[in-house]
Amino acid sequence: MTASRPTSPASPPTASGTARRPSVKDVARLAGVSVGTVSNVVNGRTFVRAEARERVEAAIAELGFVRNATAKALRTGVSPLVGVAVLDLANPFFMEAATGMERRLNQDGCVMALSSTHSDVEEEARLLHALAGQGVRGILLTPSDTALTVAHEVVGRGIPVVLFDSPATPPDMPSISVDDQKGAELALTHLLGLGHRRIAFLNGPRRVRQARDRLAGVRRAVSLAARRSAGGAGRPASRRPSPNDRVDLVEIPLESFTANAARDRVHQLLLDAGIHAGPAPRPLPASFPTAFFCANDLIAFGAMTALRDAGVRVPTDVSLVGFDDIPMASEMSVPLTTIRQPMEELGWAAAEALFATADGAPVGHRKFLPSLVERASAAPPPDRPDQSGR
Amino acid sequence: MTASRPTSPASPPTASGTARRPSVKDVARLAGVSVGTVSNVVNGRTFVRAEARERVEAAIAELGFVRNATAKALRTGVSPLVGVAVLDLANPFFMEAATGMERRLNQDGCVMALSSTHSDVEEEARLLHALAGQGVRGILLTPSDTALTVAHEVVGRGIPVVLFDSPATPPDMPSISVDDQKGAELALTHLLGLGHRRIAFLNGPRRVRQARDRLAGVRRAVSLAARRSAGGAGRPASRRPSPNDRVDLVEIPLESFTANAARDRVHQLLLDAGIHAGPAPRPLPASFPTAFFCANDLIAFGAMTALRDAGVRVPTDVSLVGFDDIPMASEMSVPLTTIRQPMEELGWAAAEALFATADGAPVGHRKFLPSLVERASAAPPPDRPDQSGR
DNA sequence: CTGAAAGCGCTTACAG
DNA sequence: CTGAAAGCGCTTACAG
Repeated sequence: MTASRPTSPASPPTASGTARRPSVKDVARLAGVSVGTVSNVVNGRTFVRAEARERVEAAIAELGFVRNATAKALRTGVSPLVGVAVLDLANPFFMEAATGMERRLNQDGCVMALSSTHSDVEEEARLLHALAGQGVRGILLTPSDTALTVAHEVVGRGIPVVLFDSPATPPDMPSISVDDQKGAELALTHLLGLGHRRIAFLNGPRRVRQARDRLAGVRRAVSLAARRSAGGAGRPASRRPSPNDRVDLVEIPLESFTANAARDRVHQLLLDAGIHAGPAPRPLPASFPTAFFCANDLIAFGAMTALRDAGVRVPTDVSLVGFDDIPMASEMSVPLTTIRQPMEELGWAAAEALFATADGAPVGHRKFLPSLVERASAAPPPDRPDQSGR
Repeated sequence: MTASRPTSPASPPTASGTARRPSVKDVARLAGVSVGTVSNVVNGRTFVRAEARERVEAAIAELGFVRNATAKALRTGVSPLVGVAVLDLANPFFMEAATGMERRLNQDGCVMALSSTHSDVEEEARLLHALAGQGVRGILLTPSDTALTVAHEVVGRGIPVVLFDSPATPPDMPSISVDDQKGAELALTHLLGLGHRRIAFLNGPRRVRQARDRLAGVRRAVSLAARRSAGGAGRPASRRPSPNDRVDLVEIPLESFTANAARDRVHQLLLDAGIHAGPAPRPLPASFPTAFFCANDLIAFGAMTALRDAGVRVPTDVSLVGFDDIPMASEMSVPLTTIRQPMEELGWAAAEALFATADGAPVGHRKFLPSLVERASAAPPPDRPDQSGR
């Protein structure tokens, strides 16, 4: 009365003609052991007798058995799936980061389910719910929503969420970010060190946090430089203020972090300075900035284009510094000096934080330091005022 | 003797302090119905009595019940997870395509698990095995391996695979590709129509299929044009061969489809033609190509950079046509005329093919037609030979 | 060291 | 129209 190979009335539909995938039961039968032993072998339990293990391994090989991850997930309550929700799949920054996340996730046998929120709060909510319904082991999220409402809800359901590219420090979610202020400070200090004193900051829109933080960094570098020169090695009181010490900084916020916005704006700037398009080099007025710090590489790209359209040489006439170090930065017509965000490392760290939190580590908030990468687009300023008299 | 709320000896570990996620059982109890009825409501079965349905819905709302997708997958044998394996996450082409895939997948309630093979056959194999072990509903694969060995194995296991950006036509896998030959033909026909007769084809390495196909298309357009002019409206036999009809085509294969490779090569070409770097426009020798067709947009970008570095104007002195229409194409210093691959549509179609195949539709191989998008980088050729005598 | 059994959370014929 | 029960493929105390 043993129901060997029972035809279950509730057996799930199988693709017609496709052989059913072998299960532990099949392996157990072939190896002449119980399913528990098969499971123990599959999970590398050391106490299995060598002889039994061998028979099981042979059976596994013969049947081509592969453990059903879904069943394992249901039984153990942990899924290998990790959801990753970024703002935009087409953005190099996120894709570099995703590469890092994937590497770390794979190391722990997890699989990355990458999707995009398109910077939309509604879409973010839908995606978060869908992922939670999937029973993912965790979610790596670049939030569009500063309120983090749905994210908190998900965490409340027991699914860890780590905030990526966000400086938020909620008590229940680790976060990974880079110090935008320090990055901007680095860029400006570099330009100042090169001798630039008339600098324009081509920023993104103020409503985005990165733009605000980078502006703060720019200002900080300028005031730091002023203080340093005021309190220099000589006798501070007697030191006559040199024209070289006064920094002329202007912020120019664009409507978006794009090449087009930057190109149009710089084109206009050039027109205002009396420089019209044309490839022949012509002298820039002394009042024109000798350097542009750009809030990201795309902006730098647009600026470079506009400058070159007008016959302005980079870096001979004007220096340029970007932010991000996307792959294109080194491929621009003049390789871009920029502030590097360690994108892959950031991604790796986010995945790391997920595992750590799941293991009960306290919720941490890591802030990475960006670094300067010097290429060809920034050089000492031209000696414009003296250029005719020399 | 009813074992109400049994403390299973084998209950899975739950995160400490976290409330267990409500299950159908909890909902059933609260609503005073059986779990089967809960399931029927959740699945929108129409035969459920209105009164029962309402009670169930109320209970679902009260408990915040979300169906466990893992259990559903185990029971029904179908997972909502669809694996997507592309060559490179940082490549705009794949990311645009992924956007299309995601949209179509989401429409059927599937979630995309995107990863990269880094164009490596070994990695592809590992990834395919991992995805299969996950019990994915299907896989969208851009193959690095022309043998398709692991892919066939996966299909043999009952997991449908669709080939993306591959013209292969195996009997067991649908494929989606774009007609590279036609695309190249389109580009060349455009250039020819504009009046260009001295054209350089900046190709990628011949070992990649796309490069070979695009070369074939370029050649086809040229021979078609020759035939057409030979057999024109007039008396073919009496027609004197006009210098305008002879097409001077040269293929220049690069080592990679990158901007850097293109820039270096074009820089060298310019040097060979006696043109040295410098922003001042100078006459190009008559032998210099009046147009470059580039095997992808990145190559066009590099070529544009090198040309502009030498003071060569685009399109006044030299025309440029690209291939792909990546987002950057329209942001270049002179917006690029290019051959558009319908990237999102391709991705959508791949997902579509997966569902169709799973529904038993015959394995199809769709080939998309690329299209010309005219922007600013291509114009009629300059009248170089006459330019001094005019 | 190993087998038998329970149970993860669902869905689905089947009986009523 | 609904309930009771089986079973998807695993893992894991428990008994031996």
